[in-house]
Amino acid sequence: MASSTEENYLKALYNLSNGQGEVNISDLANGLKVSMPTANSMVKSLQKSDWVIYEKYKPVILTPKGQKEAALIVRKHRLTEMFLVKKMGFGWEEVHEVAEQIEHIHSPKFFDRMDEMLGYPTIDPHGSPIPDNQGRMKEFSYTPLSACKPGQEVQLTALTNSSAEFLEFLNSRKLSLGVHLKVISREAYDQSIVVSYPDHPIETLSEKASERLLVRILE
Amino acid sequence: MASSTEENYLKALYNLSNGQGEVNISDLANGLKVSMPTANSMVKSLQKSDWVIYEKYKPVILTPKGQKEAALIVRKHRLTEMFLVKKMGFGWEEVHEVAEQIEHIHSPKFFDRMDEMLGYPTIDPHGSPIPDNQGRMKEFSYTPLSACKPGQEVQLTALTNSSAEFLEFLNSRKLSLGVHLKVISREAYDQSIVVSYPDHPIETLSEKASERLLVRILE
DNA sequence: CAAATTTGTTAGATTGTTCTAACTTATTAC
DNA sequence: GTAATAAGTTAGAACAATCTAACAAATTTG
Repeated sequence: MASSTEENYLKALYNLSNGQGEVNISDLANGLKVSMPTANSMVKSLQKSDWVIYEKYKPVILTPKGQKEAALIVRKHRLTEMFLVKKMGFGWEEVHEVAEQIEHIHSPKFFDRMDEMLGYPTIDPHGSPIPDNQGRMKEFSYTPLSACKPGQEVQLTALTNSSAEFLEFLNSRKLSLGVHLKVISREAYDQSIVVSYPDHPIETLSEKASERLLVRILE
Repeated sequence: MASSTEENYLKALYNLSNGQGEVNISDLANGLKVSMPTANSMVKSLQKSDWVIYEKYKPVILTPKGQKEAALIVRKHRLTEMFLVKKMGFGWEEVHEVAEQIEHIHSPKFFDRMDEMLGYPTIDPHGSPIPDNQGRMKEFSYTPLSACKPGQEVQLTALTNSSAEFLEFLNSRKLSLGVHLKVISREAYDQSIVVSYPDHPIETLSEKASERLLVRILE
């Protein structure tokens, strides 16, 4: 069984995996806020337990076993976030830290009951998909708001970044998942986007913000 | 801030404290399933952080700071047990292990919300008192069923032992907190006690079991 | 392509938590 | 009240997870 530390490494590798599923030691070290030698030695030990494939000077790759393990930790994290928001009255900007701790709890029943009480959700409070209990996850292909054209009507569906600061920014603009937005215009000089939505006839969103808002385009 | 390991030592010291509030190293080691040298060295380090008073060859004593810290961990444990039983459909025999893990979560809001959702309970699913958020705990003085006399009517109120095996034994006899029992007789030769309660006109309980059942005597 | 930069590795130390073996102090029993 | 037993301590080692300093490989850049 993986220690909490090992679980954190697996999760980081899972989240940092690109198309090839490869992760650099420096990105891993960075993501976990540890030194490169620390990441390096941990990767060697993960390899011994068959969680990753690793060769000197090559990027790290999760094995199928490692991928599944990581997905199940992500599952526990996202179920927990949903539970905290839907059942315990937390704001979506408050759940990350607690979920980082609760994801390491070993109790299938605890998470199965959350799942059941939530009606088997497929996304977390930030729109990220929740892997199923086999570690499989549906990939969604959403469009960043930054890529939308004036005149388009879209629905806010997910976020690419869920930092507390960004979530509080969205709160202050009354932007939550599900909101219908109409793209009014886009400023050519700074790529900011002007949108309109219920109770907010005109709202300007910076390029930085609009890149992080994922939308589904309506007819 | 205490590590999870330190929190476990504080909790063990709290639970093992007798009237004098003193705990032997060997009892501590035993309770935590570690060797005596391990317990010894940990106690020395707890002393450095002012959680305990300790002198060579003397029993360990929690400082007021240590007592409060320990009580707050016990609070988190017992609130969690109550939450799992009342809100998440766990049986009272299933909650201990999970609560042992969740008690180390650092999130005042998480436990405050449990408390609120439960209506500020004062006892856990096994009848043990829940310390308040200042670490204060009401002491109840219940009578063990083993000390009751034939003819007495009592109400099952708490347990001195909450092992899964004992709880499953109680489940099999349909004995739960709140049940009204009438003491029918007591066998002189083995101190077993015969009781009667709804749907169980005659049930014999061994001395071992009846010592662990705490009751409130009804008029 | 050679120099500069970035990335990755090794060596060695540190901290926390644990152990066993050997020894000492305290307690119990005759 | 000494001898046997129990309880407690010290010393020394091990493992996990971390660090810094120094060095090596790979990549980027002029």
